[in-house]
Amino acid sequence: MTERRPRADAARNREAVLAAADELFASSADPRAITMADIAVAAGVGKGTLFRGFGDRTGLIRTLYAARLEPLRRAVTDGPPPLGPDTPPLERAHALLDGLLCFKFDHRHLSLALEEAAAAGPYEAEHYAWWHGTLRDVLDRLPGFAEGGGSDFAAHALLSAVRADLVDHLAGREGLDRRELRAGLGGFVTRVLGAPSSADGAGPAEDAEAPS
Amino acid sequence: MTERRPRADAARNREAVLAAADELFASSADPRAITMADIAVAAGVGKGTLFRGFGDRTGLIRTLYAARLEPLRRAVTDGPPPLGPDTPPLERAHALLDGLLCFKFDHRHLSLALEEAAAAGPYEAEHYAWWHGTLRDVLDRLPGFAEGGGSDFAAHALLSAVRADLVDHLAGREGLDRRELRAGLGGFVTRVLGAPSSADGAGPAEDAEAPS
DNA sequence: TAGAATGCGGACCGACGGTCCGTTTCGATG
DNA sequence: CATCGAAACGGACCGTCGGTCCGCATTCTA
Repeated sequence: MTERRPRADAARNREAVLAAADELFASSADPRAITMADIAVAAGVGKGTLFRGFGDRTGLIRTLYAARLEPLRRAVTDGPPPLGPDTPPLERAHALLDGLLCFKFDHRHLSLALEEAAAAGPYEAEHYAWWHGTLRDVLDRLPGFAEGGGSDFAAHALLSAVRADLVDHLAGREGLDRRELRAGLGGFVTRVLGAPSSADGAGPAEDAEAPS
Repeated sequence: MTERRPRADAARNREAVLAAADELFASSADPRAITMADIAVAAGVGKGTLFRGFGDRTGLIRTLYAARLEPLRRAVTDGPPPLGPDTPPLERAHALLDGLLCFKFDHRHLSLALEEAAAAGPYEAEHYAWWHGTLRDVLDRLPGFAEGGGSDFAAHALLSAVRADLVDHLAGREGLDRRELRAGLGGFVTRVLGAPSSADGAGPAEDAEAPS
């Protein structure tokens, strides 16, 4: 338990690296074009600093992703409806997937970098296990999933519908905007789970967080 | 129009390379561990031959994948029900996804290699556009999709449920077998589209093709 | 069988992720 | 403020991999 505060320059460099990496990934369509040396130069540090601070490329991307995701994660674990735990299951399932879609859209290059950094897709990252567990638990509270099982696979399948490369493909290659994407996903989720009681008229309007 | 037959040794080498690559990918859990040099050695040819014949690593994997997929593709375009074009839409949608799942399961390492070879997931490969178009057309014949649209996104979402890395994760990390996977997918598809009229009692039994 | 065209193959190259270690900077201490 | 040990720095360096190149071998054609 001998916790030791990190040195001031170390903390400063860590932030500089995360900021530089965020900037670089956001500005490039292909995450593989961003090299560790690029990030080091942009952050004004040596390459060794990157690897000492984050282990390897995957570790750096995961750390950055986790930092950006944190607000959404807290909104899900502690926040008010429709994301928080006090929401009726059907509405919460919709909100979870919509929130995640928005996040992936707003940080789509970073998300893309994360998913292709890992060896076998995103499935070995801690984030994924958490999302899957959370969504499965919500589905289990739904009448349709009462006891027949299937919630485990359904959670995987629903999460796969918001995979970063799919979002990037639809947003980039096919030119869909945020609104169309959310409408498409919302329609699909409704098909799978049913319509949330509050959803009528126009599409959802929550979570208007801007990229910057 | 001056078609020229390839030289005999070239054709032989081409087959040797495809066979060697198939073998190597099938026997390794991580496709990235298979290098082009490995394949060249296993096939008994020089590295130059690989690149002349297939362009680059992605081209080789795509060619191999397309060759293995060909039977299924023909069954969908020309074959008898439940895969062929003369099948009622609801049953055909189920059969398409089940067939694709089985293929991905039986060739999961190769499929994994394909999906992580491309820059932005599988979405830029011709295969994907074909599957998506086919499935979308089938969905459009379904009452529920009559005119409301949504079939485009739904086709993407359903296909994402059989992505190679998800199949690999469920089969490998979670230890599900073919039967369980098919049951899970079948249940999900039923949730989205409804149950096919022929499905009752035990799960589907079609497409029992063995890996070797 | 001779000559041209086609394909072969492995030495070679540039780039990238990751390591190593001499040097610099921090901050606790008297 | 001066001193000193520890912590962090940074860029030269390394191994590997995808991809290229060109002198040589093999195959087809006449």
